[in-house]
Amino acid sequence: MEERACCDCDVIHEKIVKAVKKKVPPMEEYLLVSDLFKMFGDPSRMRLMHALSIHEMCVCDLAVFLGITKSAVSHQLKSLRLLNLVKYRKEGQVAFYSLADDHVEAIINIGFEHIRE
Amino acid sequence: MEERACCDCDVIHEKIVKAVKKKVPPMEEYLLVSDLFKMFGDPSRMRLMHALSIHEMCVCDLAVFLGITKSAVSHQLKSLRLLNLVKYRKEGQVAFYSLADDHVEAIINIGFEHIRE
DNA sequence: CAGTTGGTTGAATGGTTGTTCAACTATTGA
DNA sequence: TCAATAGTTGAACAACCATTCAACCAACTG
Repeated sequence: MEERACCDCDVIHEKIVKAVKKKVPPMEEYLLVSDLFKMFGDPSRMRLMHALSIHEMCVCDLAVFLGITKSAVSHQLKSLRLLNLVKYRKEGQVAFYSLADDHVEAIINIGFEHIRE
Repeated sequence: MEERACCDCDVIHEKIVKAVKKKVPPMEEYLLVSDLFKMFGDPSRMRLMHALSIHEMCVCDLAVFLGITKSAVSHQLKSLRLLNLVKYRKEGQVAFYSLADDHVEAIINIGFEHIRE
């Protein structure tokens, strides 16, 4: 009973646990990666990003396309912008959003591949 | 003002919206894909799956490794099982979990690649 | 300048979700 | 057969989150 940590059971296979612990990156990286995938874990955002992979679009167009308010779209775009998943160019008062890089489309594609077996 | 749908604005670029709508898969697929990515959108589940990509582990080991209760691990494993992301073999009363297929590791890797630029 | 429109922001809210606790099942060993 | 242990399950709860509403900013138009 060398280790108890903060859970209700002992380690059964201590060697495996220690080996895995040694091979694994620090917690912060998991936080970053899970924050990244969180963006893909919402149907609206998925549709939004997939739409942008087809053509750049403005907030109003996205709102109509998604069937939600401009405000909701803007909130989502802000989250996506903070994680560098989308970028935009401004033309007058219209903001044309598009995907930030090819990584985003790659993640979308691997997701669709998986569910289509 | 041909289209109003359920939002607070008109379509500015009707052609683009229509073209995108035509190219896009049905809603159900987005629900499936976002449910898939939702599994990768939590730090504990990410660590869990990453650990399983290194070595098969039982529920107790995972609980100690993650620093949460067996119960929490079991709940997470159930979700992952329902989406065919993990599988397990039983040896006596011990259940050894592992990743269901290479797709899971591929998704994890593309995530880490992205955050490491 | 005044009015209109595209977009953003913050507060509020209803729904989702990760975790724990307690109770339960099933398998092993004495 | 009884006790111990690995794992599962459901209820409960706190934290989180996607959306809306209302108010605001910014840029074009008349």
